[in-house]
Amino acid sequence: MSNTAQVIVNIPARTIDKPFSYVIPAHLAHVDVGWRVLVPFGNRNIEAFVIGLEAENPEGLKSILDILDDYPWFDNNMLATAKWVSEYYLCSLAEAMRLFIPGHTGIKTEKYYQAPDSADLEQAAVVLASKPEEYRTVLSYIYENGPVNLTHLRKLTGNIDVILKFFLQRNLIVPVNTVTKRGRPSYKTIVNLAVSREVAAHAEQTLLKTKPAQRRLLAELLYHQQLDTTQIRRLNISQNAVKQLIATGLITPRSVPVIRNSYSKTVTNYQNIMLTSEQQAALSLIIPAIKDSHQKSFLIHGVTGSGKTQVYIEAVAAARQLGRQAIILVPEIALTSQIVSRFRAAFGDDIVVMHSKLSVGERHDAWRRLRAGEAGIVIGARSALFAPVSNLGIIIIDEEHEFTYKQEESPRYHAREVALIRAKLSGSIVILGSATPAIETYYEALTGKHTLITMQKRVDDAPMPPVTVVDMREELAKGRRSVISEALQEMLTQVLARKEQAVILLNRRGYSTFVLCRECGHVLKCRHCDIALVYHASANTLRCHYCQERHAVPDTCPECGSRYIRYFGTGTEKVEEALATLFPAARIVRMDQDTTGAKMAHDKILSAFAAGDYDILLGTQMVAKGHDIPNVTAVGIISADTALNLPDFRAAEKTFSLLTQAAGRAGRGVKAGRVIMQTYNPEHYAITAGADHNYQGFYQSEIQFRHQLNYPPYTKLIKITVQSGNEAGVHHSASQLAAQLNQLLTATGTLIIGPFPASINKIKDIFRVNIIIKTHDLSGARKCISALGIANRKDIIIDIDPVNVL
DNA sequence: AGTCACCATCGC
DNA sequence: CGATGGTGACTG
Repeated sequence: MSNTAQVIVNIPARTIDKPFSYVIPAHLAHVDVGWRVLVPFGNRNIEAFVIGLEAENPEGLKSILDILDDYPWFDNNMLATAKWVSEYYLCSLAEAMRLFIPGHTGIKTEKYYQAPDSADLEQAAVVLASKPEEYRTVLSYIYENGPVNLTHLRKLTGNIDVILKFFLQRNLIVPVNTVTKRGRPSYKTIVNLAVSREVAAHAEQTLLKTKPAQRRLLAELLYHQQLDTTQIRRLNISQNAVKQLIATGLITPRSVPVIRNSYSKTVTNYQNIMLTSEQQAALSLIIPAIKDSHQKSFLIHGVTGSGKTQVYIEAVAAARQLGRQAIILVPEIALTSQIVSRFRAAFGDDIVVMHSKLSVGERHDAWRRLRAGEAGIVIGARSALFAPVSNLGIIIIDEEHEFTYKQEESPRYHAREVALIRAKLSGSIVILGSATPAIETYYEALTGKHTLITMQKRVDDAPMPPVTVVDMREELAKGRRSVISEALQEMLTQVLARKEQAVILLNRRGYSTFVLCRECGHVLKCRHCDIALVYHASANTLRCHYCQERHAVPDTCPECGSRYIRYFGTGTEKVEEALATLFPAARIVRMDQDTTGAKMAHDKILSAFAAGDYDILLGTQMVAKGHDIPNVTAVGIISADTALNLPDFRAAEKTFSLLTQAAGRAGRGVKAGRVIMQTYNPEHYAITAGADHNYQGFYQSEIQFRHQLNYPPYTKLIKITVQSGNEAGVHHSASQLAAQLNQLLTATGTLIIGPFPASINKIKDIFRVNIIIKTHDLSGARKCISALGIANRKDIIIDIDPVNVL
């Protein structure tokens, strides 16, 4: 009989990355691997996850205090997935297991203060005599109001921490720790008959003649079986009548959990849509694989408008018919409401939607619906990958090339990689979909890791919009200095005349991107970050886009005092102004981080634009994603090379994918579309291939470049960042670390690059220095890092498979 | 993470 | 001298 449990305490500190043993008390004998429990740890109570059982019972162990659910939270494949994440990404098992808990922790602990059992009032009076008045206030407040929490006490005085410590030391107050479970279901009371229908019917006829309200309730219950409190109130039956009828023993109350559902029901209208031959071909490969129950992955490379979503829906339907569950990942739920509504139209209440705006309680409800089998499909951002689905059949990752699938805090996992592992452990299939697959993914498809499915035709057979590349150097040579080229102006004039709509993309917000003194060449920089300040005309301030600090606009140069300060570079605000000057009658709406701060602002702008309230939608990359508006016939890209010159080996890939996405917004309806790309690098392959809608061409150039410089997919990368407020210290410990790595990592083909300062050397007063390890032997490099013990150093970040190396 | 013990330092 | 503050070890 096993009476000891090994648990992982839910504390994300690397220094406690090991199991702890606890006695399983007799009344919790059913506790097993995967259960969430409450354990005493140090002198507090902590949530923990059971990962093993043992029969032995060494002396001196503490006992598990309680269980947190009445079912195991983790099943075997969730546990194995967490284990894989912790080993691959070099994080603790607790950090990986937390991914499966909405809000990272399942309990909330709060400290209360109260009078001790035997409060020594005399001593209190003596002690208080020499102390300021606020001490007296705090103590009498605690004594009079019983257990009070810190937030309450803070309102009394500013100096609360010192005062509490003073009283605690003299034993005039004692702390009480409370544990509340987060995401508890809310309950409602329902009543049903407690006796047979015959007895109830008889009672209704005879007994209750003089009690009309109780009689009506009984009659309703004979008809409806059960009623909840709101339904009863609606029938104009009082609480008191219900209570009295319960007292007779004819009916009984029962408490049942309420599922909070922030989505109203949508009608299921799953239509049989005629599939294109490409869609049918894709499904003829995918559906048999779902039935096979072996891990298999597909890459659907489909141009925008080729109908990938319909393939996803059919594949999910096939999985559901087999009783298996589905996880659908989208890059960002706010930008992908269209795919969500398509799925909801097809599957109705079988869907649970996860997004960042859900409260922790709502997330738990969503999880409960999945566990209870009330829903079989979860759709959401990367965290939805950790949904508690026990019979997984399919994982879909839409727009798989998006960098939002990489978590930029520990554990720094990539949803694509974790999905492949979870699928392998559960015998599911994975579908990766994109118009511009990540270079690594496409390479893996060509080399057989994924089955490649290509969809080249748009559903309505519409052609891809023709793209004109405008060389801005020639514009300047012609003497035209505007940010809007002649060709773009002409296209917009035509679009406006035809009452059609245009989308303008510029991936930079603000008015001017830097401010320079023409006398001494000084560029205004943020005090806390090594970055130029951006001028925002709307608020007439200079802003740092990294620490959000606002600075007043100076009249004179802070360096030399000259009044010759000028604004350079172009952001969305300046383009908005230029457009308004060129087209005074046009209705223009700007969409960027500054105009979408409010909740749902993003959706509002897009739907107003879709409804025809505006002629031109202008904004940052968010205008390039996830919408499909038939009247948009023109797309203008102000500066196609914004990202191209960044010192990142993925700069070309980022550029190509953004251009392709933006271009894909034009001509989605019956009207033909046009695209104009303005650039200073018209001959760069990312631009030429983007203009030709030529993924293959781009891939060939890019893979060659990766091969020559030995970048992924030909090697694996690890990025090690050393950070600290002390500039000299960072450089010192980084070079020390690099020297150690050079000594240990001697495998051929392993290269240590750096240390070199991060491209933004300082952010929020923290200096960062990077070391990149390029290797064919990832697990060897990982072992070496573990051996050095740097994985749990606070000033070091280790990023396996980083998505940016800046 | 959060707690506590330990030691160095500070102010009267 | 005790009060304060920073560091490091430890949690079963």
